[in-house]
Amino acid sequence: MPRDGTTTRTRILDVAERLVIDNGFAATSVDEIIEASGTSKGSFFHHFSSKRDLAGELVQRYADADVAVLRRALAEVETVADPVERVLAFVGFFVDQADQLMTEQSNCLYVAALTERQLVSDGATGPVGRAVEAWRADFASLLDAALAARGRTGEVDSGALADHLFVTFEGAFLLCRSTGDPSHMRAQLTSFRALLAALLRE
Amino acid sequence: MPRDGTTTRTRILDVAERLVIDNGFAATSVDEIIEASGTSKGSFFHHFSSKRDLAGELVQRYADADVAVLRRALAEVETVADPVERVLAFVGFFVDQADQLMTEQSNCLYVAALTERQLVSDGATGPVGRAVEAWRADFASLLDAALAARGRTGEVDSGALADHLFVTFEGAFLLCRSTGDPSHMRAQLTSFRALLAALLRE
DNA sequence: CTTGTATCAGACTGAACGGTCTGCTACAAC
DNA sequence: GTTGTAGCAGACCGTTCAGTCTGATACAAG
Repeated sequence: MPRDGTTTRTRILDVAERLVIDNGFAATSVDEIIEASGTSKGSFFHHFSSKRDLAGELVQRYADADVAVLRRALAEVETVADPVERVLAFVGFFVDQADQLMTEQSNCLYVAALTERQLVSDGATGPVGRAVEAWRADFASLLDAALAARGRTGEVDSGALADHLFVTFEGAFLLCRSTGDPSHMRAQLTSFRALLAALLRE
Repeated sequence: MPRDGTTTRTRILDVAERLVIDNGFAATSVDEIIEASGTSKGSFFHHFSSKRDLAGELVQRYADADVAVLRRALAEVETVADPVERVLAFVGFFVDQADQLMTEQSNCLYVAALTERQLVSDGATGPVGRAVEAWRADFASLLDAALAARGRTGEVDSGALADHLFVTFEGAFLLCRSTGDPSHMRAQLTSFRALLAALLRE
């Protein structure tokens, strides 16, 4: 049975995730992943049928972790009574974690997955799309509750506004890369919260 | 002298831009570019010393065009008297062009340039960074004027708020890709304008 | 102890890639 | 007309890559 099976497998996934996030998918060779994870060709292709297969699992795992963060944030703000403040606390949750996030990863795997579409397994944008929809659905209902509490239901497109959190994350990743300054992540999330505060409190 | 020189060169650049935007830089082979532009290896390497060289010129040209759009937008809203309305008209300029933009390109070249860093010529993120700074500088001064007109100078980080337009563009490109729906570009720019309106008019 | 199987190692292969080289073609200068 | 050169064509080359294959190793079951 497993000598070191699951460990090797996850080590490959971890190393590959880091490399793909840093350099892109096509620019990351299997040999590179093997060397960085201290394993071999035989081991790699024992665990993954192809490079595309690895990419698919990578995206799936990343999207799952992403949705898990969403759930954690929702649980965190559940206790905030006022719906408007709950929305702001929800975004604030990510503001607080922004700096740590940027020390852990220099970019989002989604960016590579969406840019190098044909390189990841065919339906690999599927998990991304589903994650986006999960964020939209949950955040939009927070926003709807806040708008309803102020008697302003229907005044704004809560779906688009909810998507704007994803947009802020992805855009901020690219902004950080273009300037080399990871502090932009926190700054952009803070701006978004300030904008939301103005909209919901006006 | 030139038989068809400048035409062939720009045709290669045009075709390469489209392919790189669609599929990424590493996934676009020189052979592919040659075939799609109806030219040959000899011609390609006569005009560009390497694939990286092409990438560098591609990014430079794209960034120049990007800054040109900024200048056009600024000129367009110059006549708007009220500083707050001028800011909203500035963003509105892009809202109006969003749908057309998405028919012309399915993504932003910046995304590929920033993701596949090592593949484009060494300083290729330079032009991107300079373009970002140009947008920030010009848009931030519009924002500062609007804040000053309402006697609220210093209340918000106008630099970060200005960067948020870039963030919205790039994030919306990825959102469109993840859902396959190009209408998100317009929706996100519209949301950003609505948020700015709430902030500046409150 | 033997057998079966999951795991891993690494030499090898065929294809694709970026880039080179030789030479052709059209035009300009004289 | 001759010569020089920018522009272009495409065969060719060395390397790198994803993926295969043969076999070793360790452990579980009987």
